[in-house]
Amino acid sequence: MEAHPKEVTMKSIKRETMSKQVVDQIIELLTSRQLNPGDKLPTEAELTDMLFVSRPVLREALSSLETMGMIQRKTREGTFFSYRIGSKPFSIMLALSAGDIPAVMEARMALELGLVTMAAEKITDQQLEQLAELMHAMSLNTAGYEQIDKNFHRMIAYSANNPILEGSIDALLNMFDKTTNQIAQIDRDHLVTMQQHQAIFDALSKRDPLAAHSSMYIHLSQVRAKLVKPKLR
Amino acid sequence: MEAHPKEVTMKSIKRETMSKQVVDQIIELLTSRQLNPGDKLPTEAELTDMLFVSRPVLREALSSLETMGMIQRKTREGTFFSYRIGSKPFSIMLALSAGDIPAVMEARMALELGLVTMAAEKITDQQLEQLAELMHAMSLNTAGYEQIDKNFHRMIAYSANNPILEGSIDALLNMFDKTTNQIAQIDRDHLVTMQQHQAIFDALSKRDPLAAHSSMYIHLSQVRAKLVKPKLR
DNA sequence: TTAGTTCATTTGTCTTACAATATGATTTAT
DNA sequence: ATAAATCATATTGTAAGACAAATGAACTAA
Repeated sequence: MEAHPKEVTMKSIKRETMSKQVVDQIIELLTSRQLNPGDKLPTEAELTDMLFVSRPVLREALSSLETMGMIQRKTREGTFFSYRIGSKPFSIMLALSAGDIPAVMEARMALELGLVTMAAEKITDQQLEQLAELMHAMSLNTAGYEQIDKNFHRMIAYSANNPILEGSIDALLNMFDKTTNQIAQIDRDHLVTMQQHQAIFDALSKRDPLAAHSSMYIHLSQVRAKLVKPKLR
Repeated sequence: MEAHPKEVTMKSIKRETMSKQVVDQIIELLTSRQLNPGDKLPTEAELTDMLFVSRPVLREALSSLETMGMIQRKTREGTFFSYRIGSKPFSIMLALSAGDIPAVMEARMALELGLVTMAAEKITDQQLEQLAELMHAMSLNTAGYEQIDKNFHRMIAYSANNPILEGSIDALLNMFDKTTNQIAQIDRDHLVTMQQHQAIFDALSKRDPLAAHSSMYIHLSQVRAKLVKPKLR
């Protein structure tokens, strides 16, 4: 008989709520390719029968999925999987970082650096023209300067043509708007900004991913430095 | 009296559901800084009184926020804002792209290229050591090669130290696992992979963001080429 | 003082009922 | 025959009430 019993490590058992289990089962319809984006889901009545849960529990799950942009529910028509997620869900999630400006800035920076690299591979002539127009509008120093600047960045991000990251970048750019509006006007040197934009544009025109990245890195590093200087190691 | 009335453009009016309005009001607590991550929200009973909605509507909103990782609800304790969002919500959202392997690959690529750039600015000596250990483990060609490869990438992404993007990258790496497991074994040339990892590691050691980016770009371009070659412009 | 039991608090689930919305079908008026 | 109005229907949206489950606090007994 041992004086001390063997030490035993046991994992705690956590049962997920019914609502979360319903979410998982509906998502499984997508991952298993039983249903695809755009497809109609069974009605609420059918789903409660199929899944053996009450309607409020099912509605909690469906509301979750709708808030996350995964589905759209229409009275009398039914419930459909979305084609893509917009920016709203990411805006909601970004609210958790509302007090952390450096993190928001660096998240935006990381995302834009990656997207500009991909954009250099696949930007179209039409998109290049649109960028040129935006740059021209900025050179006129019109009233909507900040908005045009934002659209310049947004245009590049969209040129990467990645549906998965579009919602994120939109939410980050929008949040950046709100954040910088609360701080003193940052970009006072339009000339430098436009020169940096030009360098980015030139690299994109050459379809050079590395040059595009380094031009954007220089530009966003300057934006960051004026906004906030994170503590480097 | 004009023969043709003036053309009038009017926007359609859409009233949001009560549940979504509740979500927005709770989020506003964060963006207005009335509450912060970790803080306790009022109880369900209090919220129904404050917001003049029924409990099921409130629960739909709270379920949404919990599935999105924004809050955590505990029986008897109450409801708290999270400190950060894990990978689960992003895994759910990624299910919409389950059929689009190129998009998943390029989303991962864009995210990793941005994060490795930031990581070069701020990686710690300890993190570098951990990377070295992972590389050593990979050189032994052990049974968990793929998992170690994944952890190498994950370690770099974490080194960027950005709470906002951590959940995304985790979900993408995990999804990448699942996707590639369904395809023939891709990485047959461990030697090349390890050399590319070494180049990335060297650039990170020098804390050179541009070199880190270009090394990672070369590496991930190869991974992508073996997985799928997206149609370039 | 400690261990076991009971109670209270808050979230979790269900049933029932009615409301609201949007669309197609039917009826009525021209 | 056609257009407009009305009605019916399908599905989602909201609410009230009741009970269950989980867990920490308070109380009681040893």
